[in-house]
Amino acid sequence: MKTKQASKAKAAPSPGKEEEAVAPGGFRKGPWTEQEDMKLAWFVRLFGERRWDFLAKVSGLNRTGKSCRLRWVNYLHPDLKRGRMSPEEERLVVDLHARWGNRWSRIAKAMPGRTDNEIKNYWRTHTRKLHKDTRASAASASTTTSTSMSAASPATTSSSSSSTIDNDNNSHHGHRDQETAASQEQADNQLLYTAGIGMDSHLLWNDAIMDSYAWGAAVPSMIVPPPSSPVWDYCCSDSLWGIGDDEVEYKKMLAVAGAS
DNA sequence: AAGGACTGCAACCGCACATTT
DNA sequence: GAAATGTGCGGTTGCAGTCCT
Repeated sequence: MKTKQASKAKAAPSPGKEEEAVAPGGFRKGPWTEQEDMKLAWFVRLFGERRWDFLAKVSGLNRTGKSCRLRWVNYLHPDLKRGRMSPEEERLVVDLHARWGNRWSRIAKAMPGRTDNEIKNYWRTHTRKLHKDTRASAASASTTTSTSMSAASPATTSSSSSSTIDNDNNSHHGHRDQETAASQEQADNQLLYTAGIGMDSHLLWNDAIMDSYAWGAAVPSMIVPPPSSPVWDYCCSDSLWGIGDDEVEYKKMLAVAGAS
């Protein structure tokens, strides 16, 4: 159908219309700018994907750690695939959802390059479409009978969609039950490795980065993996890793961070 | 051409669990 | 062991782009 790649500009609003939504704590809210993305990417490379509050503070981004983490995980992470899901992926989502319910993070782990948010969004539209279709067909099938039938709630008229949607409730917070952890994890990992990708493969190069240079040292661009997000395209093409004046500023921040 | 409806996605929120102090 | 802090998750919302009338 229609591709929304162009709409990604939402993440980086044009300078003129960039609004300053500020949360009670003084933190910025709303869409991220390209500048913020670059800053965040830089500091994540520096400090790794942890201590998000600290990272948010040190980076000078007027964002919560939570917000930074979300932005990184859902948009900036270099391992992310972008674009529409392939039919295979769509099938996999359906399969895994049938198996695990709304455990989006778990499903995401089985689908390298896709985030829980992405899958969740996909599923939502998927079920919404399904809902609509079944409602439409139910309505057309019952036009000769009563209109009250077609007015019934979709959850009660659609067996397939209701089952999936009911799953939403059944699985509420199910990830916290630690379930049959060991065997399940094993099965999950099997899935991952048959896909040829380890669960935390992205950590490997991240650790490599952290090992390969000390705090405040220049970032060796040769160890930066091929990025997939727009900001990485930008970073590698020119400015971020040869950041010039900004680099001085960042080093200053690092010095402050190191001192504190 | 205009504007309302629809769609897809980024981002926020609240909660619970994990880890650190 | 308790409190504080950090992290991760699922649910939800709001907005921009596209489609349709």
